[in-house]
Amino acid sequence: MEQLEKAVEQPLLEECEASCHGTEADLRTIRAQMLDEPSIAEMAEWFKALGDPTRVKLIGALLQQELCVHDLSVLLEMGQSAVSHQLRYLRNVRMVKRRKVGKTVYYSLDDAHIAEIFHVTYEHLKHK
Amino acid sequence: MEQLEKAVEQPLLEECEASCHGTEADLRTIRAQMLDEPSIAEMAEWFKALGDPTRVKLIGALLQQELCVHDLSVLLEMGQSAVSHQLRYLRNVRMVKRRKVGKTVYYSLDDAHIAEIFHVTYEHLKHK
DNA sequence: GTATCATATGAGCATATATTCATATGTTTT
DNA sequence: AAAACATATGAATATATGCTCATATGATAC
Repeated sequence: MEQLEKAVEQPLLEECEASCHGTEADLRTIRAQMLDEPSIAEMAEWFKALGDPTRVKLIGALLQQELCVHDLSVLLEMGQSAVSHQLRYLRNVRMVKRRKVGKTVYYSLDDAHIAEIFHVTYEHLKHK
Repeated sequence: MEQLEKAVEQPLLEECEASCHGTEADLRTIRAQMLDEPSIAEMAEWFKALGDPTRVKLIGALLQQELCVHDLSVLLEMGQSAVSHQLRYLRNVRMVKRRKVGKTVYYSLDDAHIAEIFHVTYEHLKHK
């Protein structure tokens, strides 16, 4: 019990020879190749944005073409407010951009890579 | 006010000519090409699994090589329990699998596509 | 057997999320 | 000007999430 619940306060890697694994020597190497914190945060934020059914639907629809809030609301069968909130979310992470024409606002994808990531993932899930 | 807050109860697409957009006619077409609910749920679940810094770190480490819980705990500088919980999460969505050797359990990626998705996304975020 | 180690798990808690409701903002029409 | 429309936003609420703590399980060593 107790063991490494406080891993944080250890010298880290220095006294790890006493542990369970067969990789003692090169935890340091692995660590050196790990992503830095900012990159990790960005990755997570990006995936999280796609990690919700409503947002997946929005992206999926916009993958086809630019659409206004109202149409998205109809397509998703959701209230205008909910759709608007999620569009703001997607806008904040720069997955989506908007274009105003009179009183209506058209949304479209703001990133070429989304399609790629989306498709790779979809194909993956299909062949599994 | 009130407008389409109840989009759900509409005939949908039938009486949409009265709305804001310029795409009235083919909302039906767009809808036809949208992903079905199960696929959407799977996509979201998949992305959600990657949508957390801790899990991104775990995947990132396992991308390099198989590792036991203890080593992951040291690498991430997190308690063993937290790591174990997240590993279970990743196992539930089949991103990760385990191999027992005595009392230690080695985790590794359970999916070839993860690396691809991970790298595409990372490259994307870097060049932005 | 007992002790120790590596991992897993359930409960509890604090925070984050997604949606709804009511209302605000900004635009067009009359 | 007022009315109607399209979208945005803040507050409230219900649910989900991630971590910690304590403890359980399962394996090895003594």
